[in-house]
Amino acid sequence: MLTHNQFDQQTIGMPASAGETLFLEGEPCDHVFEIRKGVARAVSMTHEGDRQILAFFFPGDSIGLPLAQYHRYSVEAATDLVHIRHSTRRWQESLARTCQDDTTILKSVWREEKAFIERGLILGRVGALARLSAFLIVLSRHLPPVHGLRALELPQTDIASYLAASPETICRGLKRLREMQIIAMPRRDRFAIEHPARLELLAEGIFE
Amino acid sequence: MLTHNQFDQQTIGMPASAGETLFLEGEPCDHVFEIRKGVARAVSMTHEGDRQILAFFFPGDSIGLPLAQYHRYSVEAATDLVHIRHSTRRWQESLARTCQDDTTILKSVWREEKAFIERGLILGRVGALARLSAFLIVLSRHLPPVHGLRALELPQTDIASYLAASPETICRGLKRLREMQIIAMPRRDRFAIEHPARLELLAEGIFE
DNA sequence: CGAACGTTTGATCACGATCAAAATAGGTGG
DNA sequence: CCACCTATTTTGATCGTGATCAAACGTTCG
Repeated sequence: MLTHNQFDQQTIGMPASAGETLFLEGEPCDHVFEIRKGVARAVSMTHEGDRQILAFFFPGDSIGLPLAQYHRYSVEAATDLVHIRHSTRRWQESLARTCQDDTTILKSVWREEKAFIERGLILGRVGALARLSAFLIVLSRHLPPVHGLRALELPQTDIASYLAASPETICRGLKRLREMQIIAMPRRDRFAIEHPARLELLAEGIFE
Repeated sequence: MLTHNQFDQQTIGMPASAGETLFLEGEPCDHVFEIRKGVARAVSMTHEGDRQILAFFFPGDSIGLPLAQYHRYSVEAATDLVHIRHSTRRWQESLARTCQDDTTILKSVWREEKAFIERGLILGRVGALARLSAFLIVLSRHLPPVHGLRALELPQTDIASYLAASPETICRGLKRLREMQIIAMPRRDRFAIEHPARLELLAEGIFE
């Protein structure tokens, strides 16, 4: 939400275009990446080459926290984005300086952790429509509306990978939600939640 | 793995019996819980009363880290267990003291985070048998073998909740793995991985 | 011993993966 | 600006898997 914390140097945000890799699983954690604009995705590959999207990160989130020596997942730009790199050393100094009274840094740790928990919670739901609904609710909390519409810049293939569903299922699910008048999608990459209450119900697996 | 770190006071571990609650979602984070023996589970309830197990925690893991002001999930004993409570204040002091040179504390943060990521990774797999296989592999890394056997003290209902599957499916999956000679279960609550390589393949969704 | 819970097995059926193909959008160069 | 190419989305059809219901079996309690 807020991008103003003690990391906030007058650094110019670095741009990255969709698909670009910010860092790779296994690389040393020498930078913390703070998202300023756009969406990033954490991905993990199994040995067999299967790709899974573990989490999405939004403006204000910090990724690649030096909790271990090496990054445990890769991060790529899911959309065009702007980010800032902080050196790990500075991050740890901040941590030492502030963690006694101020909990800002710990919050950024929490935000990262929450992103992963959130996926588990969503994947735990039964029914593809319930998962998709839950995802849209989470998305809407991260993406501020412009003119009542929210940007849905993520390709449906990414959503599918995140939700452990096939792209076809995502497409059909969105169609269904439109037909039910629960969401509106005037353009492919814009959506609005018309009926939040019913969306919540669907996310709980209740069709009425 | 190691239970010896700077938290290691000469405290006597506190016992808790299966099903007991260590702390509840929403309570203030005034203690960090370190598991010494047994297995704990993090659970989350939706408003509708649906229960999901978000993660299991094993000896050496610390839970309830004060990353936010209030606990974001509840923790219960999944089996009988022994744990130690550390006051949050002490934990934060340790953090401040050690995080510049030593990374022990950050590792405990990482372990908690990893537990949640792990569930996402497992749930992302296609096929109930793949998820179950992946889960058993993870379990085997946490539970040391005694006489070649590992304790499977978790009720299958818990495994089902963790894997977002029905108890029947878990039961059938275990049966199938036994029939394939991939695992052995001489008793209901003991198992051994007879054929690790094939289990890995199954976890990848490969049936040969 | 009986009650309560967890596990096992069977049968049915809806959901979602998969394959295949058309339609739409996006991007590039002529 | 249009033609072309590629990637993404959409739609249709089939089929296997796993949820669900129901009931028997085993275990662990009081």
